[in-house]
Amino acid sequence: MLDIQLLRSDVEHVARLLATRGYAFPMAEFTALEAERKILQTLTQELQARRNAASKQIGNAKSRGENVSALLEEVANLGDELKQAEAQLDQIQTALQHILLQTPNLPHDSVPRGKSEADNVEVRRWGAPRSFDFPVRDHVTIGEGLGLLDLQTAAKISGTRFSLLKGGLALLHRALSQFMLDIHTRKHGYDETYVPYLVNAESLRGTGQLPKFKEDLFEVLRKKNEAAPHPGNIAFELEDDSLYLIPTGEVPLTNVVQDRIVPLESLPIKLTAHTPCFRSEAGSYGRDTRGIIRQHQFEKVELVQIVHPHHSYDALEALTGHAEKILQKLELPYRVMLLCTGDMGFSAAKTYDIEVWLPEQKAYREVSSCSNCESFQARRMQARFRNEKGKPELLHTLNGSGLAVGRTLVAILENFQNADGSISIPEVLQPYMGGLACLRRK
RNA sequence: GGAGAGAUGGCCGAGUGGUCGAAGGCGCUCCCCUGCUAAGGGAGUAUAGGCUCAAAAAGCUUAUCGAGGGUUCGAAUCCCUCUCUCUCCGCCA
Repeated sequence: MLDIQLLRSDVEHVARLLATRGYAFPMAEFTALEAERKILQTLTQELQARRNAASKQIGNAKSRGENVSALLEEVANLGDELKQAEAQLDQIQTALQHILLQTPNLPHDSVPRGKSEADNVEVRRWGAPRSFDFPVRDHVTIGEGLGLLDLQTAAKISGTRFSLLKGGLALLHRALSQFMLDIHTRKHGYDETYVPYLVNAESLRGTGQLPKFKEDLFEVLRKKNEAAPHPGNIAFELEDDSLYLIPTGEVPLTNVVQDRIVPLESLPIKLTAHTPCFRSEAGSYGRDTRGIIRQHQFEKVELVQIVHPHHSYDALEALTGHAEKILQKLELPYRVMLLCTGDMGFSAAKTYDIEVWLPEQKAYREVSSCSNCESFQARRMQARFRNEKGKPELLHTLNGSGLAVGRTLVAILENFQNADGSISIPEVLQPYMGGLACLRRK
């Protein structure tokens, strides 16, 4: 969420910046609501002040044993007037809040302007794609050839975009997540965390998935006593009772500071977790339909840093490096892309994507996305720290995949394939696989 | 799932309708005193907003005692709903 003060003081500037991300900020609506808000809030507060003063007087008079009926008459109409003003103000505030919740983060100065993926900027490349002296197969052909990948059965059990891994491939999948977790906890200083996979709407609002991206989430309805209607905001009622499967470990990890003021000494907070991720992939029909690149359920080792605002951009570089380290150790060629304004996610101020080389596609494909959200999520979550002056101040939050397990698995299958259809196991993973150096058909 | 108890500021804890944003204590900050230490004395110490203001400073003001609603001129205090925590019983990996 953006700082409303910033919008009040310079809407045009904010709107211009947002336009670079392809977001049309409803400036006219906002300005009109703001003007109304100002009038109504002043009025409401005036009425409240009058009521408070009168009540105080009545209290005083009563304690002196005086007759208060005259005073009571004076404030007789105040109540209705106040109630009306409060209701109107509440409506305006809700409308303003709605706009704010829908508005994406502002891009950092160093983010290139651009409309789409095509305008992203390559920052660096690591490793040279290997050349093959035999026809390169894709991960599906390889996995099925090994008899270790069974998408048909997964489809029967659940539907499309689910996968079933068997034997050595399932082991490789597990080895990968263990390996990643070990590196991040032992070498990069992250605290391993076990988190809930079902979260409430409040947490999703905090990290920015709600209210705007509800379509992408799997919602788990809780059967509650429907008979008991609960008063209050009907619009949020359903949302608040549901739980949602996490679309990324970022949600529970970042929300650990939700609604908290952490001491300065506890910073930076660096957390990692291995979690499943669930995405409905609404609107991605026809994209990556083959194989396990784009699934409703996949696993990820997530990195989250919660830091002092002064250090968040250094932290972004470090965090990106932590994710890269995994690919380096796995000897997988990759490149790092700086996303342009038009391609960034909702909450991010700056994002690096890490893309791994897939020889069959002859393309680099995303395995990690590392973002600095600055105070955008912190403001939504009310996540603060006590600064050098002892005053509460919003934290900065960062997150990145370190890495997406399924896609890394795909990269290993394709990059480490041999002419006979077998797969060599990257050296660093062998200890995690009982010393196994090669996956071949039984 | 059943029964009961509870939720107040950074922490502990008082407060059952009226100058209560909230006693007292701890902690923290500043000052004084004591040669240092210890002890003591004094002052201060919530958050988020709004308005005035070019801005800062300052002033005025509103809201917040788990959340939301209600009663009332007035609610931390009374009523309703919900959430969470704790204890006991049941069930369970």
